Amino acid sequence: MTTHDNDAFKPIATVDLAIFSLSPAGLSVLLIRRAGAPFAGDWALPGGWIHIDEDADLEAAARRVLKEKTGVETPYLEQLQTTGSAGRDPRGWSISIVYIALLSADDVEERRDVMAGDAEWRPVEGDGVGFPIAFDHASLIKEALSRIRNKVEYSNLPGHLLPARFTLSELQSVYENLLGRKLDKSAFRKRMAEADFLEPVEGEMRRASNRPAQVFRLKDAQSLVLFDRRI
Amino acid sequence: MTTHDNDAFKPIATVDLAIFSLSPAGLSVLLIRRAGAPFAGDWALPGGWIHIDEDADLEAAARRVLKEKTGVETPYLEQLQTTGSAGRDPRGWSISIVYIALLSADDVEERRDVMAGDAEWRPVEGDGVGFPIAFDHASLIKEALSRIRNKVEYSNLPGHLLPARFTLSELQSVYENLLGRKLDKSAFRKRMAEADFLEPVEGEMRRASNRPAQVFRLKDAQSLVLFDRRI
DNA sequence: CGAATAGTGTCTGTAAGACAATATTCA
DNA sequence: TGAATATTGTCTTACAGACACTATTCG
Repeated sequence: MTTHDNDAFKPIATVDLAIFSLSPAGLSVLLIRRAGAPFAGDWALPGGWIHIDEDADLEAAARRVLKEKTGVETPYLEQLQTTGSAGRDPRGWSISIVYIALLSADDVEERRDVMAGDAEWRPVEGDGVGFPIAFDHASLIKEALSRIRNKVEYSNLPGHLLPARFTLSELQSVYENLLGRKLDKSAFRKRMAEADFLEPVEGEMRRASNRPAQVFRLKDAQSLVLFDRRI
Repeated sequence: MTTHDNDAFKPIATVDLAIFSLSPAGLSVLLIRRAGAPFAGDWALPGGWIHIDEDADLEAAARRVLKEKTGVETPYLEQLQTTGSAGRDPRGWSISIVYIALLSADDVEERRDVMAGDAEWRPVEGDGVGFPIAFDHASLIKEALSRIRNKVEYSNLPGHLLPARFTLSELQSVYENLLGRKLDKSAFRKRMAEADFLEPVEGEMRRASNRPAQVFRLKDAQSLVLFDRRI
């Protein structure tokens, strides 16, 4: 064995989460105010050390952090990327495995009281949140947004941000919000139909001063469905 | 600080590489025969500990491993995913950051004598190599192949496996080989033209008992170009 | 009825895919 | 000239995008 087998030569390893939800202001990301050094008082992505005595694997570690901060147990969860370098954490050579989580509007609403006191939703503005962030987390947020916006083009990702039940018009609004452009109603509905990830909630309609709208739900609330073509 | 700041609680962290090239038998992956425990004598992906005193960041670590095993310094290199769990390495909770590297046929040819003695190219068969592999590396190879085959559908990835200079027919053959289906010549050329990642080598033609073919090269030998649509 | 939104239908230009024709070399 | 492959062109059909029409409710 080399000297690198010695613990003193191991890098630090953390799991960090970019947790998104829809707020009235649009897409928002969950940030934590750091209590201790380094970057005390600054905002950062929620995350934590890997607990080798407790976490079975990386995804379990991510789920643990998510549960601690939001109370949510079954979100959409996806590994984004891993960064690691000598300089990104003043405490030493550090690795961060970054996950993206999408919370449904229901999750956000129901767990509002469970959410950690040091956590707050911050609306996304362009490539980030518009103010300085601890560590290299600003670039991690930027990467997460890039991945999300790219996937909106060819997946049912926006369906994971809505409440469990929604209408096609509401779904189209989220697509338009995330894409930053208007979509054709007819083409949109055709695409959703052929992607086959929605099922109508029989008999349930959204009523207003107009024709009632069919209510839908995701066939699978955890998995991402990819389209054959761009939307 | 928590107890997890202690080195004894840190997971092991390695960088592993799925290095691919084209051999006469088709796509091949570079494997290393393991000298020591665990899995002594078995084949595994090339990889190694992160050297916190030597590697500036994760990609530098990947490039170091690549250089040690193949002599190649400027390949196509892309982070694939990170796996980590309590059980994947008998020595303890371990993380593997996996990179995909594509070597051009020129690289393979020129560095044949530089290549590490314990390394061998193994042709890909289906989802793997057809024999047992150390650790969870078989599933890592499977994931790498899945990523590669998916990207062939909408990128210039195959261009990174050919020698530096090639004809359109040769490029089409590689696409067909990786996709496992025949492509229309006319449509293929249109797609390559609009993707705009090739430049003709002026005056250089591939000659045989037929009409000579224009020789091309990649405009950028390191970067991946994504298409608007599937090929 | 009028307003508002849900949901479906039609029309047209573009382009993908199949196929064919032409070009250029060597033997 | 014939064989072989490179390169370009044509034609048809499918479908995406734009737009319009119908449906259903409330006030």
